[in-house]
Amino acid sequence: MLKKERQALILQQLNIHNRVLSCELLEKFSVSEDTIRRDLQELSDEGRLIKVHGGALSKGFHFTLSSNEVYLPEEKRTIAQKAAELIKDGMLVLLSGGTTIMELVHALPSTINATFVTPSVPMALELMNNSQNEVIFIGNKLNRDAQMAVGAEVVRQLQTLHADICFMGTNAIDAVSGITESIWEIIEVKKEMRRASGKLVSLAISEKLNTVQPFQVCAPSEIDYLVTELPSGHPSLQAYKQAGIAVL
Amino acid sequence: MLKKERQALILQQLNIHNRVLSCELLEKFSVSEDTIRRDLQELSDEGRLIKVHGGALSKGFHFTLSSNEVYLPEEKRTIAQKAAELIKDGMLVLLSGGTTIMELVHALPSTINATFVTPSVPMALELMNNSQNEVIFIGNKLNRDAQMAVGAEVVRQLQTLHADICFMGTNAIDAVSGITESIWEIIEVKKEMRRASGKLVSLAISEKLNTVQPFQVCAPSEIDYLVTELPSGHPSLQAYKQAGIAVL
DNA sequence: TAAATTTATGCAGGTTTATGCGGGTTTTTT
DNA sequence: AAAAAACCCGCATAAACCTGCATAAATTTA
Repeated sequence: MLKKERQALILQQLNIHNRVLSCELLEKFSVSEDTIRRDLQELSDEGRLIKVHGGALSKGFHFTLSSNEVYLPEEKRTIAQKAAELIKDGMLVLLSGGTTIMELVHALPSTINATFVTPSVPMALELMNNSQNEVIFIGNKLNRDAQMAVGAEVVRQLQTLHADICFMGTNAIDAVSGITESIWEIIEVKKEMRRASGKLVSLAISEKLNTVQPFQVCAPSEIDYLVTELPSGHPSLQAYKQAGIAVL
Repeated sequence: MLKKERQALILQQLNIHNRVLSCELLEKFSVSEDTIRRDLQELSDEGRLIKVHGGALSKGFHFTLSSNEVYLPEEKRTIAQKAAELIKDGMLVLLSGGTTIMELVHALPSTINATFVTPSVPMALELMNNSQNEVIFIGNKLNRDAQMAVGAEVVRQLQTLHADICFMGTNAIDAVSGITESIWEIIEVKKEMRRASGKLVSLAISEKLNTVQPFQVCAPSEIDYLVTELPSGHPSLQAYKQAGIAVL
């Protein structure tokens, strides 16, 4: 087992369970206690998780552990401003969840007059309270991790929808594998969101570029725009342009 | 269970109920009394809560929404505590919107294990973030005034639902006209909520008693419980008892 | 290809942390 | 005032931690 491979699996576990125990991991991977500790230490230094005595917690726990702060807010704001230009009056706009999309909502010009559809609870609340636009919430069972509705009923409602554009917060994007995710329930919804929309815009901070999670949401050919905080000429975006994606 | 994880959960509990009891926590987490005490001591040293004999109190008040400016919070809390006793483990509970119902969510014992269904956005967010229970949001077009979903799709989804009990925040209640409302869109939804539930509980502060609005949600005979901040023997509740409503 | 360097891992040892328990004190309730 | 509950202090222990060093594998350099 390679080190990187092991670390990727640790992060995946963390995505699913929000916590890992050192003693579980060393058994699972059949390595020494020290190796696991060093892995967690490295990932912690990279800011990918929160190391605690006995294991590690996902960044999500950070919300309750310390004050509410968005990870890399500056970058996300840059992304939001670029993406907001794609929204025109009269559009039917589909929004996923995530802090990047939340920044997009904040960056909306107050003059815009569109209809927004979302399965994300915080997004719906924000749109309702801080804009004059019509808001439609697609609801069903709520997933606590993603703070959004999931399940068959959501998919069913999306099936009757024909949005102009869909903005999708992206956990992992790659020029070959496209947009990928780790939680099956979320995939189901995101796949249908893509199908229901004329255009798909992927919002991702650059550190999510060239990363892959277990399940595919959509192929690169299905992505219309990619928005990152980097200038569109940046070399690490080259591969995406060649895959036919418009890079903002 | 990791120490930090436990502490994060304690803070989460505090966000919901504004207080925690040591004896509840030690049972919930299956640790010794001392461990809980040390947790509370540490969190208190960090200034995250206020430690008191027997447990702890939340420090600041809540930031998620405008519950700081609740009208008559004391009365509503009294109502909430009485109403919370009607919720039992395993129930499917339907909740309307409104600040009184929000207080009910805060008054939920942390041990409760039920499924909550609601068309109210703030309610869904609160339940998701500050309880461990399953939450189902009934979504569609959102009404800005009531902060909840309205329209045919909501009614359709409610039609397939069979809840045990429905808690309804009440704007106007009268022993003859029953529960009444002024916004047509809300009536549609509330009527269907009543139909979808085995029992209906009306939560109302006493100043809403004997008031009538233009449209009827349900007749007095359809109300099972009325919960106000008044003691159940109070004379102004007499008329409701005679209408066959159980008064708490 | 062989040698040198780097990287990943494991181990020995000594230290720190988390937790529970005994026993006694303070606070609250009846 | 008695009883119950919650508190505090110190101690014991197991688990997790760290530092430094050794070794093996992988990578680079000669």
